[in-house]
This record gives sequence, structure tokens and C-alpha cells, in this order.
Amino acid sequence: LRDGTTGVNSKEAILATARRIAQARGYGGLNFRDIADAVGIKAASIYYHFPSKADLGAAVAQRYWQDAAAELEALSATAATPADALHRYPGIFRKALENDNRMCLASTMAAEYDDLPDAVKTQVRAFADVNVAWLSRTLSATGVADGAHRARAIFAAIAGAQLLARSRADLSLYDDLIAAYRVSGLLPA
Amino acid sequence: LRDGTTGVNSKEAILATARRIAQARGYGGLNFRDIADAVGIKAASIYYHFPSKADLGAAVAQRYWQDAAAELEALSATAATPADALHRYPGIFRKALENDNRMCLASTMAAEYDDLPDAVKTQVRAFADVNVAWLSRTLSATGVADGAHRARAIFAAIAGAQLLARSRADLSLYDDLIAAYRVSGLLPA
DNA sequence: ACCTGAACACCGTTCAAGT
DNA sequence: ACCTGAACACCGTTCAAGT
Repeated sequence: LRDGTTGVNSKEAILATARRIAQARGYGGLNFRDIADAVGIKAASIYYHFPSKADLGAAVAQRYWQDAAAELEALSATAATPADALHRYPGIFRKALENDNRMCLASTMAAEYDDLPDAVKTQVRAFADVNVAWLSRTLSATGVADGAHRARAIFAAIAGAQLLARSRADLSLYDDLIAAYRVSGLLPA
Repeated sequence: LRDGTTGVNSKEAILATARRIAQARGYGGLNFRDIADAVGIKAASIYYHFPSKADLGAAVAQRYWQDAAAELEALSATAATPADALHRYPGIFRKALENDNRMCLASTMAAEYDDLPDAVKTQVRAFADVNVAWLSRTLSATGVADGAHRARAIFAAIAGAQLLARSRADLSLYDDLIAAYRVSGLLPA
């Protein structure tokens, strides 16, 4: 306690636990008592850190797209070429499936769109924006024409592949779908 | 009451209401009191027709894929050619968005996969199977090679387009994505 | 055959109270 | 500063009871 980080640690633990649950069960699947149990506090204590479920959801989604943005920057930095970065992009969405058949947070939440508080919707949209912007930039760098439209199409198709593979709990289906996107020409070969 | 259809009417009204809600809010968003209010009965009365929420969810999803199968047959029957049928296929998913920004039931439920009762999962998978089988058949009839893989890719990409367009409540985004799928070669032009 | 009211353990949320 | 127990109206579900 004397290091002064207890509060931050609880807050971070709440965020991490909530993110894990939301990627498996969506916003509606988030529940304060389960989060509190995992963190080791009581449900009422969460309200000290987040004034409502909407605020918690928005904070989780915001952190999610910020982490995604950092991951995409790292991908660009470590890739030999833009084409190499693009080739590795589907691997990011594959990792969620590898991790207990989880899904992109933006997809679990898009499915519940009607029930989402506005603050959560805003952060969910930011995730898509970050991905589409990165894809658009990287596609243009490889000389693909009409990169903006293509970027959205790729993002939507990969989200759909993740959704379908998850509903079968079948990682190899995801790989097959990505391969089919390459064969068809949607993704650069 | 003397026509003996009262029970059937309540049961059908429950199914129709539950389907509408599930396409907007998912399985977790289904709640007995709201359904009962819409139908004009009490929540406890639903249990006379469906022994549990899992059974209701499975019945809704089963009816959903059966209706989809009939719609696809009608599409095949009324299309001038298989290529024409394929061209009109994305319009089926567009209709859900047109209808109060709703989504394919299989997508809202895939997002909640971890929480779904097994009986519901089975019916959700059947919906994807029906669509992929129809696409595969129709693609083969137009001479597309590797129709089975292409069929899954198209289904996943269209589900993803619907998911993304819904999260923006933007029907024109759906049209743009379908157009981009055609330009890229994923969908036959 | 079909429906209901009342009850159960569970949810998000509030609040006064603890340290 | 951070946490808690007890309470609120809400959920799925059960059940005995009504017509």
C-alpha cells in the first residue's frame, strides 16, 4: 500500500478482466460481480473507479483501440515492406481466436449495437477507424489503387471471417477464409 | 377461441417477437417480460410454450434458418440465371439493415458464442450451412472454380460487411463494401 | 389447454458507513 | 483514497393455482 499504486492496480485489473470478458461475451455479458470476484474486491467497489457500466465499457473499448493502434505501429515498424505488413495483418485477428476463441471487441459490441451506451459506440467506431486508416495507408504504400475503399472491404471481410470461425470454434476455418480472400484477389497475394 | 388457434397464435407471436429482438440485441438481449408484454401475456406464460430460454432461442434460430432456406430457393426460382441469383444475394442481408438496422441472427448470436446453449449453437450453424451450400451450388452453376471455398469466403465477407455497416448505422456503407467486393474479385462482377 | 401471481436467486446501482 | 454491506428494481425460472 505504501507504494501508492493500489488504486491504479485495481483499476487496471478491472479493465483487463472486463476486456477479457467482453471479448468473449460482449457488453451485455459483462457483470460487476464476476469482475469483482476476479479482481478480489466487491461489486460496489468498482463504482469507485468507474461511475457506471457505460463508463467502464467505454474505458475498455478505448483502451482496446489504443492498444490496437500501438500494435499496428509495431507491425509497420517490424515489417520488411508494406506488403509484408499487410500479409501479417490477418494474424492480429487470428490471435483473438487462438486465445480461447475470443473475438475482436468491436465485433462482439457491434452485434449489440442497439444496447450500447453512446460513449461505448464512440470507442467501438474508433477501433474500426484506426484499422481502416492503417490498412488504407499501407495499401497505398504498396501501390494498390483505391486504397480507402479496399481498406474498408478488407477490414469487414476479416471481421466476418473471425465471426464465422468463432461460431465453429475452428481456427483452421479462419485460415481457409483468409486464403480464399487472397485467391479471390480481395487480399494482396 | 373457438377456432382452436389461440395457442398457436401465442406461440407464433412469441417466436416472431423474439426473433425481432434477437436480431437487434442478440440472445442475451432476449427477455421474457418484454416478449410477454409485446404478445399480451405474462412472462410465466411463455413457459407453457417453451420450457426454457434455451429452447425458445433454439426455436427462434431454427425457424430463422428454415425461412432463409425458403428465401434462397425463391431467389433461385425467380432469378433469370445463377449469375443473376448471385448478384441479388447481398440484397438479402441488406434487408435486415433496412429493417431498423437489424442484423443476421447468426451474427448477433455468433458474437455471444460462449454464452449460447448447445441447442442454439446447432441452429446457428445450420443457418451458415444453408447459405454456404446455396452459394456453393450457385457458384458452381456459373462455372466458378473452387466454389466451396469461395462460398464460405463470400458468406463470411458479407456477414462482416453487415456487421460493420450496422456499427455505423450506415446502409450506404454496406453498399460500398459489396461494391468493393465486386471490384476486388471476391464477388462475381 | 392456456394462463397467472407470487416467490427464488440473480443483475446494475445507490448510499451510508467503514478504514 | 479505497472499499464494503445492505438495499432497490430488475432478470430467468418455478410452482401452485386459476379458467
